[in-house]
Amino acid sequence: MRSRPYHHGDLPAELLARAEQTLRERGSGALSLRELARDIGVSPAAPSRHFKTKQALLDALALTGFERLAAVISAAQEGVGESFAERLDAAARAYVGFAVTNAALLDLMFSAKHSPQASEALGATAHLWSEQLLELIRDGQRRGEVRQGALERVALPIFAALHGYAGLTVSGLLPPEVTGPGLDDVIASALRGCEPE
Amino acid sequence: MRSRPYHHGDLPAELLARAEQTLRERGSGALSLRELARDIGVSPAAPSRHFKTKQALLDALALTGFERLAAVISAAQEGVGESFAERLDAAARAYVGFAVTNAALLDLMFSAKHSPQASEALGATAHLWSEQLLELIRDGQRRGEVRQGALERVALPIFAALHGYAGLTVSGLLPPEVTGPGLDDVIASALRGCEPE
DNA sequence: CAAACATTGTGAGCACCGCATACATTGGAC
DNA sequence: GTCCAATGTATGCGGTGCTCACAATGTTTG
Repeated sequence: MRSRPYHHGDLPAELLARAEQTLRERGSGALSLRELARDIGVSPAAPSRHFKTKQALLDALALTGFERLAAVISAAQEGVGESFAERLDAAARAYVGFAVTNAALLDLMFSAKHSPQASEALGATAHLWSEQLLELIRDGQRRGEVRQGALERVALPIFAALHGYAGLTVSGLLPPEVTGPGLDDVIASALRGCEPE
Repeated sequence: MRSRPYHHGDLPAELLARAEQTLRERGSGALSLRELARDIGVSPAAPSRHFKTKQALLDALALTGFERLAAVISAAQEGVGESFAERLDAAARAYVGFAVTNAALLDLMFSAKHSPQASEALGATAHLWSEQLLELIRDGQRRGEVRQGALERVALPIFAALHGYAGLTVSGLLPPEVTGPGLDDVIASALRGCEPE
């Protein structure tokens, strides 16, 4: 009467999946390893085989977040015009869309509480993602639609504007009548900010 | 041999003070009501007299954060030039400075996990602060140094850029060589973004 | 093919946490 | 001076992350 096989099959994957679900539904604070184990039907200590600590689970979650974010932005570049303005617009909407539908996850991704070594892996994956936007801007420079100058220095203000808008929106602190056209204004402003002189 | 008076004198104040200290030193995750009570030398249930729940303490902390932020920005406007560029520059540096030296607190302030009613009070105080920046921009419009248009719509991109830069810096995800001149670039870009057309 | 080993899950236990409840002490209002 | 509201105490409940010794299962190897 083996109700369940002794070995689960792919515990780490299911842990991540369930964790992401409760993350989305009840926020990062409500995430408990024990509850996770209970839901999956495994002993309380089982998760620790795959994620030594709770923070490790969160780090892994953040990492998948960066991967998904990269995928989302990449997909948004398909079949969009060639001009810098159009491409940036598409990327920006993809980024903010991801941020809003994955608020708690984004919080995790950009939280400062990662373990030092996890930060390394995270840095690498985050880099992989930011490279997309950097390339986008580099292309804009090539086309003469973006001001010259060190790439990162041109890029940072754009990153900051998008990231900040996402953060403000998710925090719920800014009045609703602003969030609507807000993104358009932010994108327009960022565009003006990096126009060739 | 009254080692300690039965009543503390001003428990809520000391709770907030100590909480803010451990918040700064060890992050918001490491904040425990019991530990706080232990440090202060009071029973574990005592804090609940003043902050019914842990979240209430955090909310109160966030509220003081907004007050201090307003004070910092206000102070930064003293004795600075009249031009919009100068005033914005001063406010921006004050804001980012506060954000960097109070990373965990800022996280709390803009976290989405406030209780609904606390959000109201927070919204009010946050408004009190944002009003400063709005006024600054309104003044810029009056002087003809900022583009016309609905105030909030002009302001949002600037808010977003600053908030985003602060968030990125604190998260530690962007390479160090960028954070240095980064703020200058962000401010310059925001300025260009709101120049009159 | 069987024995040795590594991987993965179990069970029990520790110290801690937030929170609730019943009770003690205090200071001020009347 | 007595009552009462405010404040702090004592105790306990259920939950948590983490650790460690042990059991069941795959996998490699002799």
